[in-house]
Amino acid sequence: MNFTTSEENYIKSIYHLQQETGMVNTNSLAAEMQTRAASVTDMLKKLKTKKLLQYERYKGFRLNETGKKAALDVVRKHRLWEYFLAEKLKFDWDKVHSIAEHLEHISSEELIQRLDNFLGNPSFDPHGDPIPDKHGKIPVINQQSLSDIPLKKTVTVSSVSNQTVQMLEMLKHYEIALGTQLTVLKKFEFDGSLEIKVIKQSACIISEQVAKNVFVHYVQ
Amino acid sequence: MNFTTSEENYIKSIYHLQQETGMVNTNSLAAEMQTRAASVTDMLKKLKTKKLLQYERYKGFRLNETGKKAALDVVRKHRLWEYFLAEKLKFDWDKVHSIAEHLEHISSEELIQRLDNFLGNPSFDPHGDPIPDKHGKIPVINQQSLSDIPLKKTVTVSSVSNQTVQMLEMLKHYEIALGTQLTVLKKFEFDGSLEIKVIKQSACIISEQVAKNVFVHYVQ
DNA sequence: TAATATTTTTAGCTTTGTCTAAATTTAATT
DNA sequence: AATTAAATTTAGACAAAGCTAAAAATATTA
Repeated sequence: MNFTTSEENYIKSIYHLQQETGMVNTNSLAAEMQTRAASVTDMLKKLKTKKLLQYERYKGFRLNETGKKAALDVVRKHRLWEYFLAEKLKFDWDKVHSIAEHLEHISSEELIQRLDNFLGNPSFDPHGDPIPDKHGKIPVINQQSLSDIPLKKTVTVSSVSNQTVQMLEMLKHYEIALGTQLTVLKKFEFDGSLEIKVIKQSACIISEQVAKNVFVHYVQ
Repeated sequence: MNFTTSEENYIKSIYHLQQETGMVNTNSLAAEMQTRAASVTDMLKKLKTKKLLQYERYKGFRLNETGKKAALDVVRKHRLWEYFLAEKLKFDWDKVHSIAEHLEHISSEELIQRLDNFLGNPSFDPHGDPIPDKHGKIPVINQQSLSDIPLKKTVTVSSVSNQTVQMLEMLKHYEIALGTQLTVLKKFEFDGSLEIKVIKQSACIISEQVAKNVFVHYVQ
């Protein structure tokens, strides 16, 4: 089936919200999409008619299987374009998201398949998020929040869960990127901040808030 | 200034029509855009308000300098994306146009500049049409219709003026592409068709209609 | 449980871009 | 020049996607 840009944006946002909460409610979707609750209700009716979600008045909603597949298609397109922008066009990782927001709505199966191949069928986007394949299958990776890693273990940064421009700028400042190797030297009880040592750099301190949003895996 | 997708499509179509005729009229634009004359009139008012064209009721219209620059920006984006699709994603040249129709409306100066650089600042798209630079400057090439070339001269195909899928499929059948070298062996008075010899192929005959739309330059 | 607060929906309006049908203007023809 | 034909514009309607304000349903609290 084919969707409008607006429908796709709603589907995608619902998908992301229900990943965390299971059921989604009108106000949180309105907040996520920077629109009004009334607009959300209108769109929910449309998406229900198209049989993309379970929804009853006043009761909350969630995507059904068809809806989830539609969402994963958009996510796939978004992340492939992000990869293209960062890897081929050399955009900084904090700039790719907003452009990919537009590119993701171009609908051509063949385009996306060719793009995927051209990029070498990548599994993760520039923020470390997994890129679903054309069937909606999502690659998995063993990763933990940096805030849960014991001292002295060497880990590799694999993704970042807060992708605001502010966060990404901050990581750029610390010279932390995907693939960066580091170890945790010390955890300060006072505010939960961590002293870390990034390979080939001098030790530095990051806040608990940053650490919680940086995901890593052990170097094998 | 920023334009909607619809505005950009109108601007682009007006630009192409006025290249040939100077002044454009409502019905021909409606035909070009596959819409109704009334819709064209509505949009003309909008574009006039935005000071993109000269227009007086019942008198025809043409883009002014601002409008032309806006058109060239869209043309530039379209042709760069076409180049990307053909050159990097290996699309057949008869398939790139319809996808580029969507990509051309994504507005990011930086995206297009980086794409341009990534592609090696190409001067011509996969159909041989010139790609304007960011200032709207269009590269020129000395070319003539194949139907005007004298016998026995070796020429190189540089562009195709009819870019319908039908035409492009036909050229694919003849194995004629941009850069193909060929010579005209004979011109048949009866229907104006040409016997040509494509390098490394046996001679064949093409209709006058095809020949008129194939543009070539002499091999230096 | 009754009163209050919050959330969600409905009703009705707005803008963009399209359409049809009718009116108007310009062009062509007798 | 008068009539007919063609081109163009206007008027009014519609769908999509948004909004505000008010109503309705659900949750919370005294």
